[in-house]
Amino acid sequence: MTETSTKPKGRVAQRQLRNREALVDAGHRVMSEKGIDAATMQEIADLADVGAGTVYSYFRSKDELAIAVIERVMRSLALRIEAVTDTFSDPGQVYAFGVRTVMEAATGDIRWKQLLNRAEVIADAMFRCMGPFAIRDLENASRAGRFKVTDAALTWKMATYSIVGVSLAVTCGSLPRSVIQETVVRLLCATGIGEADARELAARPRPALPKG
Amino acid sequence: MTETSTKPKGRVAQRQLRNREALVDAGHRVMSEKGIDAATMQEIADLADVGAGTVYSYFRSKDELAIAVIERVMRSLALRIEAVTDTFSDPGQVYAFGVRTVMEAATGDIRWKQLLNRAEVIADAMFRCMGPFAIRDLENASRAGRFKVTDAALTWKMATYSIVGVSLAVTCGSLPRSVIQETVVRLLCATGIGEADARELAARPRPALPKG
DNA sequence: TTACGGAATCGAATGTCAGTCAATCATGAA
DNA sequence: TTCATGATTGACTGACATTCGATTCCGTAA
Repeated sequence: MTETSTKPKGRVAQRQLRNREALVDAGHRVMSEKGIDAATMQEIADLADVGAGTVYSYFRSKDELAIAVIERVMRSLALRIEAVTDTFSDPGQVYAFGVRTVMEAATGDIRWKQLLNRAEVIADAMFRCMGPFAIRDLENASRAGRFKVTDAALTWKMATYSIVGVSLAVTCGSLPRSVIQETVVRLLCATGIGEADARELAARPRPALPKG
Repeated sequence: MTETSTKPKGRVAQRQLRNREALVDAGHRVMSEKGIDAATMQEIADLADVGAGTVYSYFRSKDELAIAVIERVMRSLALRIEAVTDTFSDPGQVYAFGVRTVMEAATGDIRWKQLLNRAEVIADAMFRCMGPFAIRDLENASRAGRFKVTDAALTWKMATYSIVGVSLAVTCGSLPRSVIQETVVRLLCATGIGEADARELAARPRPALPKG
């Protein structure tokens, strides 16, 4: 600590930012490695280089930390999706792309696998973090006459749980990854678009996601 | 123990049946009272009038006991539904009635409320226990040209998670009970029937369920 | 009826954690 | 430099799920 440079903001505030960041980071690493339940607060605190008790001045409970971890994953994915879809013209396609991409991420990235138990936690985080986009898309597409949705929030809530359930089954190996296609079709059907249109929409080629 | 009457079957086998039954019973009572996590094996064992260690000669873990409890609830509900719907002629209506009834039960009976956390457990039990009926109905309705389902198991899996998610939100008070109607409509849309037909099907009057 | 081997049961003991708290330490204002 | 504030620490507590050696109970055979 001989050559600490004076920072524009207070030292405490800086450290708190670092600590919260480090904790979410460590939580993410440990929880996606061994699962939320098997992760211990001790290991997370150690990895974040923080006392075991300190965690509780940032997060009220282990569950709250888990939620923070998951929300970060969701928010980051939502932004990456948004970056691609804001060039789309068909609002229905925006929703289709979003849904599809979330499923690919959830089933493709090993780090999601362990998070996927605790379905309510994941689904709720997905609802909150991606909801603003998804609900907006559902409403846009409905206004455009493409979808027939009366309660976009409800439709999105149902979609999140379905996505989590199917993803869980896929990562467990009880369903093949190929069901993703049909899952998207079903989610589109649920928007009130016809089955044929849903199938067409789900089959469209889609651009790659920017890396994250 | 002076006047034990000799039973037709071995004493041990009889007691084992009683014990398993008593444990699932006690588990049901305690878990639906305070929630699966807050229920302690000690309390359940006490209520079943059995040593704490004995539980583990019937169920490998607390989770396995919880699953047994939930499966019993599901199976019983499935049978009660089946008793009503086998008089229906429209196969689509059978599915609609089933879905609707499960939601009413899940959101209406206080004893479900606490079970509803652990969404994966509930949804999986629902998938297994009611799946044989639901999948059959989906396939019947598809064969009749009413629904357009290619993978009935997948459609049912998605439905179970949606049902659990919405029910959870309703029992938490974050959604009004009135969303049940629209949820049924969406689940019917997901079968590939059109939106208008879905709405009509969901709006039909339905007979009462036999008590359980 | 009595004796015996093994299965079923018991419940105290174990180990693991999440979460607490009294003692320290660092920060920044005066 | 001094000191009050509040952030941090890590040993500790309490709660449980699960285990395991001791004990009881059954069914059988003499």
